[in-house]
Amino acid sequence: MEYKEYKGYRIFEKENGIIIENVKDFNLVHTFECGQCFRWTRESNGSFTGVVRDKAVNVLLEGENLIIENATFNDFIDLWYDYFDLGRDYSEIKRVLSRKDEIMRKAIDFGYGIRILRQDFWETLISFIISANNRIPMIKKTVEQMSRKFGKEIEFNGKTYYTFPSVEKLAEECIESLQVCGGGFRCKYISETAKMVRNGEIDLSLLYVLDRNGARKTLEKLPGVGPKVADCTLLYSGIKYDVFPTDVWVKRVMEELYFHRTASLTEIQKFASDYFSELAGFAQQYLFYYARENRIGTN
DNA sequence: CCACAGGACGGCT
DNA sequence: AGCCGTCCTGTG
Repeated sequence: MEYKEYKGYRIFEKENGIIIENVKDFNLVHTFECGQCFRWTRESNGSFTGVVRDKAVNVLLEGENLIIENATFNDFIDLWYDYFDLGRDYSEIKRVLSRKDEIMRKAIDFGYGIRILRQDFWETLISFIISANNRIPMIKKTVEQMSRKFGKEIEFNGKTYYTFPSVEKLAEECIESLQVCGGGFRCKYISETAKMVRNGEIDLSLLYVLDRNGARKTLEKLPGVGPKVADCTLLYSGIKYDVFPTDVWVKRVMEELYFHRTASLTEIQKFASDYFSELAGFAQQYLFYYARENRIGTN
């Protein structure tokens, strides 16, 4: 059968989709339900449907074959290769982290198929501003409603989907108009952040130049962006991998399993930086998924 | 009806 | 610098 190649992957083009062979270290549930993204929904056959940039797609994993419906070989090069972080050797990351301790071994054993998605910066930023003091089902709902109201309509498999709204669109909307999406007190942050980004009041190119702490401080200039939101945005849009986003679950798992006592956020940050160093972001992801799914530290 | 779950922010020390 | 009350919404 005819196939094309890109960076070591064989890609088969089929009717309205592509198949990528030999995708290792990947599990759709682990990846889509580990708290890093909000726009993928699980279908009854185990596949996931979601909107990325201006495309709605369905993704299915059959063994090591990744099947993307509504994608072409060019889309793979432009988007999907980076989005699914397919250039990274997660086996090696897991090997290194597993050598650290028994806790990491357990967490990795539990979430072995997590890949950190390289998501759109703007969507990630706004999604995690919405995530502040909020729960995942509510975050999903708000992001969905904002897309429906302010995004562009797109079609896939006879259904209508909506792209995530642009900077300009969110900047021109009044707070009252944003409020109907269920963002609550976060809507004024969304509005002000959108205006600051639109007006170029923040130099986003700095994020790629500065180190972790510098990038974090830069993002924290935006309203609604504190340490946790900044770290999540940097990690899930693939800008920095040595951050360690510390929410209540990560705090709980660190206190319960590493510190065996209460620990401050700064203390946890320092530990993660020293102990996991450049792999902190990956360690955090395995720990978060392990802690939340198993409700570690809640009793 | 109330208690609770979630981070950022601003005022206080 | 660290502590704490407040912000909004849905669920048990």
